[in-house]
Amino acid sequence: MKHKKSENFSEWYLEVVEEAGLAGYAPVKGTIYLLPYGYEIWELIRSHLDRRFRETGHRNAFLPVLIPESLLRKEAEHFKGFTPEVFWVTHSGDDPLGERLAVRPTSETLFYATFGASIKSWRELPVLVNFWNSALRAEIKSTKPFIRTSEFLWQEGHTIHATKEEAEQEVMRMLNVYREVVEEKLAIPVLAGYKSELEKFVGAVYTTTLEAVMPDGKVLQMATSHNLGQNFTVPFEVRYLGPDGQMHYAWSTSWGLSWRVIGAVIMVHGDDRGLRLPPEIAPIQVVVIPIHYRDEERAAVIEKCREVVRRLSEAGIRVHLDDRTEYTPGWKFNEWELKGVPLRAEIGPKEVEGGRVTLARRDTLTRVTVGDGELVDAVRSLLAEIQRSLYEAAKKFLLEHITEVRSLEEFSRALEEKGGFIKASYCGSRECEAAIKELTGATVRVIPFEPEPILSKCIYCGGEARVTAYFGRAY
RNA sequence: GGGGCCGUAGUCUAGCAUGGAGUGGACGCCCGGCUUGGGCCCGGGAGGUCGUGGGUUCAAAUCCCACCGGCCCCA
Repeated sequence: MKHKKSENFSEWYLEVVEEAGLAGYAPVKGTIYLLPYGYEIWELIRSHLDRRFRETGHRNAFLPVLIPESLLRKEAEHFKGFTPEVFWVTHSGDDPLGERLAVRPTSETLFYATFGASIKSWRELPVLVNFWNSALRAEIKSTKPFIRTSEFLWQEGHTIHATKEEAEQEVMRMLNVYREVVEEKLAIPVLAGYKSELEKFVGAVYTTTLEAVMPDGKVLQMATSHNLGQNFTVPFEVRYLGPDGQMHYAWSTSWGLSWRVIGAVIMVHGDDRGLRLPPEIAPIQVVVIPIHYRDEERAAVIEKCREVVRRLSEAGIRVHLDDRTEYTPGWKFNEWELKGVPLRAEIGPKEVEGGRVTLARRDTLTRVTVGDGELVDAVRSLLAEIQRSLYEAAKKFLLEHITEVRSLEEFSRALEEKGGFIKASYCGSRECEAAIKELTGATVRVIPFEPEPILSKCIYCGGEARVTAYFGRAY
């Protein structure tokens, strides 16, 4: 690693992405390709989410990537919001198309035109579906791998319900699923709440969000869950015949989480040696490094390494033996630390003779020695401890980066000096929110679900404050 | 939205001001040897549309224009 996290955060981030073997730039502006190691992290995140999606009654399905313009136009606000960043397909071969086709920026419209269109009866509700796919939104300026790319991997959940109440419960249920995965698996603590009118999803009645603070003081949206009310079901005529014999418009939600969270993991947990992966999403949880000076030691060392791999593997731990002979152990230590592997097992003549294994923690860079008999238990508890300590450190950082202010001056100073979340009260108007953004670059990130006490008059207009919100400069 | 910087071997970089033969360094890669408990060492070797296109010129990596791509700062 050439760059230090504390000195040049942006360069450091790009270096980790590249050197840890996660991703690289693809030829088209703002697009990246994922290497297997990076993709495996995504697959682990995906499996954690999939399990919870299934537990909450959702099933995975597929939608195509092309959306006719007329369909995208059906919900006016939605179209207006997305059209500046839509990629359009205008030709098939050399022939111009009669109607241009949008490369999906999100799939709401297609979903209602397909899954929604067939609904006849209240007995078919709710429809609970999730799509793992990629979406495209043209990013003209300031792209960053994972954090902001023109094409990104994500999942988008779409649901249709008979009643408003059911839809509202769904929105919260899925936000909680995200919260569980982000905090417990990615080890990133978040603030949860509503988006402001200005920041909500275009076409939503309201948006709920999870927001995290990054080490450079910027804040990052981790996942969102939207209550779409009847904003889509009315223009798309998603109606059902109820038990009362009447036709009713249905209610709907959508929710999504993208590979941007991988960017957050890199930023939040990484250090000057590279990546530090929470064990729950580490493709390799334990890497085994054989060490031997003389040829006659080699066989016994390798044999013990294989035995360790076998035992850990049988215990369900993701383990890898690095038996490459072209690199020295020291070289390998650096390599796997860069790649963020949580635990390293060092096995040499000393370990063979003493009937033990040396384990090195990636998070604290400390070593412990455990007897062969306690290996599996020790690895299990160390992995759990690493998972916990990464979360605790991030939690501490989050709490230290929430600043309560009572005036615009304090607001600007806190933002400048510390960054993170600035907790402030304002009148709740779009005008003041936009003015604060214009003046400071900070936007409303979260309005807590449980309203918090009003701290002052509106920090911008001085009028009666109605909302206490968490502001921040966002990625 | 506004401004700035950059693109030379797989990677980083010197060369560009003041045009003159792809001229140099580091890492990586390949071969041989020596090594292995924190990025070992020695010897040899391969690797180039100088981002793309156009212009100026006897001559362009170098000057000019456009485009593509990357980075940073401000709002």
